[in-house]
Amino acid sequence: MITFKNIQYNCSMELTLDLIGGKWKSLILWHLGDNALRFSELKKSLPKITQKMLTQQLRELEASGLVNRHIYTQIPPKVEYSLTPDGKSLLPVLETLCQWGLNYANTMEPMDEKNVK
Amino acid sequence: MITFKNIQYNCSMELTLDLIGGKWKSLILWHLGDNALRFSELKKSLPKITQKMLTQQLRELEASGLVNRHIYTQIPPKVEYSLTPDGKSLLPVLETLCQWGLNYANTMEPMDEKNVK
DNA sequence: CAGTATCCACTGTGATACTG
DNA sequence: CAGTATCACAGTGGATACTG
Repeated sequence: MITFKNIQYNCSMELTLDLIGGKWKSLILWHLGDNALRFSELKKSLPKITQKMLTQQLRELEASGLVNRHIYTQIPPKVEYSLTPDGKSLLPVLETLCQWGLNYANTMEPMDEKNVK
Repeated sequence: MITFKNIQYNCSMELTLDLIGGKWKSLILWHLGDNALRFSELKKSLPKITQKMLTQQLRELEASGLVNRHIYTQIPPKVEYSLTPDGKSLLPVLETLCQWGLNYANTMEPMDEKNVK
């Protein structure tokens, strides 16, 4: 049993899922990777997310200390998002996860050479 | 771009999330670990899941080939769930993920010795 | 450009009751 | 014991309009 921010978790997996679970968070972290991206660039790399969801998820990741938000005070506005050290520490795991999925898909439904990018 | 089961994914992370994303799947896989568990045992280890959700998620994991369902034909019924080799191949990644969450929580909110289990 | 606000529709999740 | 069926609700998603 673990307590974090006054929430009780039965195992650390639950805690982890609260941080990076859900439909978008890990995807956002993954796409940020080592670069800083503007809101619009991030939006473009996640074609199916809505503006509302992207904003909301970024705020939550920021609150968890996994993402930095850097505002350039200019007109038109420019905001860049990047991973904090804590966020970056997650990249290797996400990489492995990604690789696992790719492997899995290939085992189940081997792709022709020509379809592989 | 990846195509799997006629669904198009922009990156393999999306594919992975379709397989093990959502509120319960990775938690179920994690709790199964190396053992075979009966439905009721699994339910007990995931106190907050409803029977409906557990059944539903297990069916989906089974369809993905990550979980085996073994039925003992007897009365009262006994059904055991276990990880397939593909499912087991995910365990090391889940372990790392778990560890990451634990580490994160400890950095943010160091626990007293006495509270650590 | 990078948001916020509002309204509405849809789906996932949950509570409860029932069954072979 | 291991489910299925039904109903209700919250979170998510989409469209649109507006703003510093």
